[in-house]
Amino acid sequence: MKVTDILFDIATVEREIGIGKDTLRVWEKRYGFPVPVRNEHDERLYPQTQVDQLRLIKRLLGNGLRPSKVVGLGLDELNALLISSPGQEIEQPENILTLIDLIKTHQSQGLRMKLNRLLLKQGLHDFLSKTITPLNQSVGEAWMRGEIRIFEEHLYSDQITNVLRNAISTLRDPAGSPRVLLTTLPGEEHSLGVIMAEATLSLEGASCVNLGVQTPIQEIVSAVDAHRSDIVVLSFSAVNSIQQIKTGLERTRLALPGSVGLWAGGSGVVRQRNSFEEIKLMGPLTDLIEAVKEWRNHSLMAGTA
Amino acid sequence: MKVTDILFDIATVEREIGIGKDTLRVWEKRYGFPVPVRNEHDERLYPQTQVDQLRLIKRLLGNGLRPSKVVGLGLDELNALLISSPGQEIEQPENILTLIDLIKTHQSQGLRMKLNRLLLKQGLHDFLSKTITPLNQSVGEAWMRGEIRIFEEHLYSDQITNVLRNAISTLRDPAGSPRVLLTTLPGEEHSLGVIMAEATLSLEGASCVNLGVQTPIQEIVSAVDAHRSDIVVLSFSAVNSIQQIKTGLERTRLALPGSVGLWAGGSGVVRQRNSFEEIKLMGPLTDLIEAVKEWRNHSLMAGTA
DNA sequence: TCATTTATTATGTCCTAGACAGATTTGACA
DNA sequence: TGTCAAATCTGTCTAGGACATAATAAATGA
Repeated sequence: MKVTDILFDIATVEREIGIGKDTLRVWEKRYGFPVPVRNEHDERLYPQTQVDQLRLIKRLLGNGLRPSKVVGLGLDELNALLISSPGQEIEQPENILTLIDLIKTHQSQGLRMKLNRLLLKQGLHDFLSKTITPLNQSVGEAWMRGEIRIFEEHLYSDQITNVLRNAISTLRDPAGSPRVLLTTLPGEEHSLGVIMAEATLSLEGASCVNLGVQTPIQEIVSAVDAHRSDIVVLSFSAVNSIQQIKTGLERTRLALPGSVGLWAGGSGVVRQRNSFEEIKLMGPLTDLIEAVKEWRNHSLMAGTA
Repeated sequence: MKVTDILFDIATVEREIGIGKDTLRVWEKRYGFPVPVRNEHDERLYPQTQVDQLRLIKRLLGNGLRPSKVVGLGLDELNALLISSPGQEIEQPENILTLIDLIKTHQSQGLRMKLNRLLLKQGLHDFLSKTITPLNQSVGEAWMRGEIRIFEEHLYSDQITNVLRNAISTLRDPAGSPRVLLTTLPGEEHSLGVIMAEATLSLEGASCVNLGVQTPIQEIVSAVDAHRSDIVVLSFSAVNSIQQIKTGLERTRLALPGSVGLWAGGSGVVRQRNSFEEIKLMGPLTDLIEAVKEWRNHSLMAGTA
């Protein structure tokens, strides 16, 4: 019997794990899991073990598995699935493996040094495409597999942010063009995608304004107006549902003036099947560079016309 | 009749405004507002106007007003309340007013230059206590009054973060003591408090690890273990309810080893009435310095004993 | 008259139970 | 084997009700 058999109320579980209250309740009815104890007032209290299971389940679902297959399983079975599930391991170059190792052993100091060294060696563009992008992917996969914990991911993200912010600050050009506004919609709290885009665009000579994460659509519109932005860039990680991303993009397009371009990138966007009228979906970061060139051509023609 | 009479579903309103679905529904029943239209399947669709009203209501509530007083009012009445509500204006020195003006006119470039200049002029410690802290407060109040928009706050927060990160990076000392781990709990997404604490502690010679925001308690425990941290510092803004902060702190204290110190700071903590066993509540940043000195005395005694 | 305790109201969040849309999978057919 | 329709799965919405806790009003005592 553990002394610290902490109990979590449903709101806390929703916040800590990221599974909605409605979903938690309906799982209980449908799959018979989780089965929280109840307090004197019949409110659900989830024991630590079940919360742990939910954490693993969340990951497996993000991995593509169906709830009916995983929502009742025990910790051991979940762990077994987790290590076996993600398709084939991609062969990573030495560099990436070293970085991953630094993350896993919590050598944040060493991690930053190594990153900075790579940045100077490869140049910003190659650093982003050949180091950061594959590193992100590897970290994401390792996280799925449970090899990297959330706090390690936080730390890693913090280090990259530091390095990139530093680089960007030397590139800043308020008179550059196009004028780009970068952020994420509410619900998307990953800022790495935004910063990587900012770095890429700054390198191309664009004038970037980074609003950070979770900007309500209404505010994006105001900011575009204030900064006379030509383009809005939104970043979506894989966390949000395809549906959420879709309606978010549509709503943003609708709210923005037609003259303002809307570009969307990030791993969440790659999964979108349908394309959108008047919204540019980006795969790799190099798409951004292409898009900027295209925009310049376009604006040049419009200017001379 | 507007062409863009956009309709928002209840989930979007919850995400964009930050008022829960349950609350929205119960307001509708109790106060007769908001009264969304319904789609073919009887689901609530909130018109733009009502969403705007909800945004203002949210602010007024954070300002201390009661729902029964504000939840039915029209846009004009809400706006009138907003400009009149916050208590007395504090006389701010020239410096702060200039900075506020830079924020309001979106001169992010100028803002950063001014901040950097002040940092060098005042030194990090005075910069934090005499510039950033009052600036934060002024921005918060101006936001309450509706004079500063969310995107302007994002931008401002981004600039300060840049300046402070830069300063911290020159201070970093992996061998310093105490070893401090900084972050926020899930639900708290404001990172400024964490960075300010990190700057203060780094200046005092502590070895800081910043996990960013929204780290689940379980992960904090793992991180403490991995980094052999002596102290965990949590930051709370005024956004979260007093109750949430309280249970969050209690739970964290319970999950951490007794030998690890738990310090809490930020404007959310100042409002806490009760104090906690074994949790240090911080008011101004200087409390941190005191706490570090105290910790060092204590650990010195323990070491020689 | 002011401070402290107690009762009352206000308010957010939880509960159950049911319904349905949209995504995914299965099955039939070419 | 590929395509389309039917069946199933699954998240999120609905309604109405209950209750704990915060905030306010009232009552008590110094």
